[in-house]
Amino acid sequence: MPELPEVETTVRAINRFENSTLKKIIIHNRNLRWKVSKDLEKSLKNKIIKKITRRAKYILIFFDGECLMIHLGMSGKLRIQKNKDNYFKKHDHAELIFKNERIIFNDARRFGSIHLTSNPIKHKLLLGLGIEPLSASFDKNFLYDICKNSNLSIKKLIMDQKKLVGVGNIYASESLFLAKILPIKKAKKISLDECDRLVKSIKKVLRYAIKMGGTTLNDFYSPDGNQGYFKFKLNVYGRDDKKCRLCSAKIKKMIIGQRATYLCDKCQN
DNA sequence: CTGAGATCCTGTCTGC
DNA sequence: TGCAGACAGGATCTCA
Repeated sequence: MPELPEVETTVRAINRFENSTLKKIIIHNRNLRWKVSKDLEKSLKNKIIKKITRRAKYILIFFDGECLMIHLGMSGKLRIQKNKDNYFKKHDHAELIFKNERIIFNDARRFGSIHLTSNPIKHKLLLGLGIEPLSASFDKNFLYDICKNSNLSIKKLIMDQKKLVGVGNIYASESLFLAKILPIKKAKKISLDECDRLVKSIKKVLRYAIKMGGTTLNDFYSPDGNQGYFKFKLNVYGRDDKKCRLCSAKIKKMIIGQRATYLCDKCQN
């Protein structure tokens, strides 16, 4: 679920809370991917949200001198709920409570995480992150540079968050299909021209997915309750044995690095 | 240094 | 219908 478009969709749905005062934060379960820090509740009580933004797949909620970092992991999501609607869902682990509404963090698999930091730029989880795919500096020359000495398959390379952030399993398959490149191709064999196509495809797929509100496969919902409609635009992901939308050949499924990978071996080479 | 594989956890789907 | 097993969007850690 949460790759860059889903995180971006989440951020856009909650950024109306900028300038709102967080009355309090309640943690119901501290056992997420990492233990949630004990002084989080105290530090953020009655503080005003200055800015809500995103770095890679991290949601950053800035207060004066503090920043709340949220990673959605595999199954995490936020939802906005009116305070008067006082219901609880299974796997609701944290609540950010405002005057009339609350933002709730729900994560069945608990691969997500919540951190408090004074400076996210220097946080160890953000320090080693790679380039933002939608930034202007992510271009064919940049991609070619990180490809030319790498023994990884091109699919593993574009999913490596230390090199390039935000691209997960779904958008990796989709971008490679659009760029007509086989996912198993060695990164070092990728030409400059292929890098050009791949950069353009990654940007196109991510932008389009953001426009559609992300991809809802099992249970991703935007905090405002909307589904992500990019699932109807998928060309290869989850479409094994179905017809390629371009050439009608059968879409294939293979495993690369223990992750399901989908491709059309007629269109991609 | 690089890269492969195991691992954290729960829910859902498939096949017997 | 029950149940075992496979599998799922991520990213870190260990080890070769």
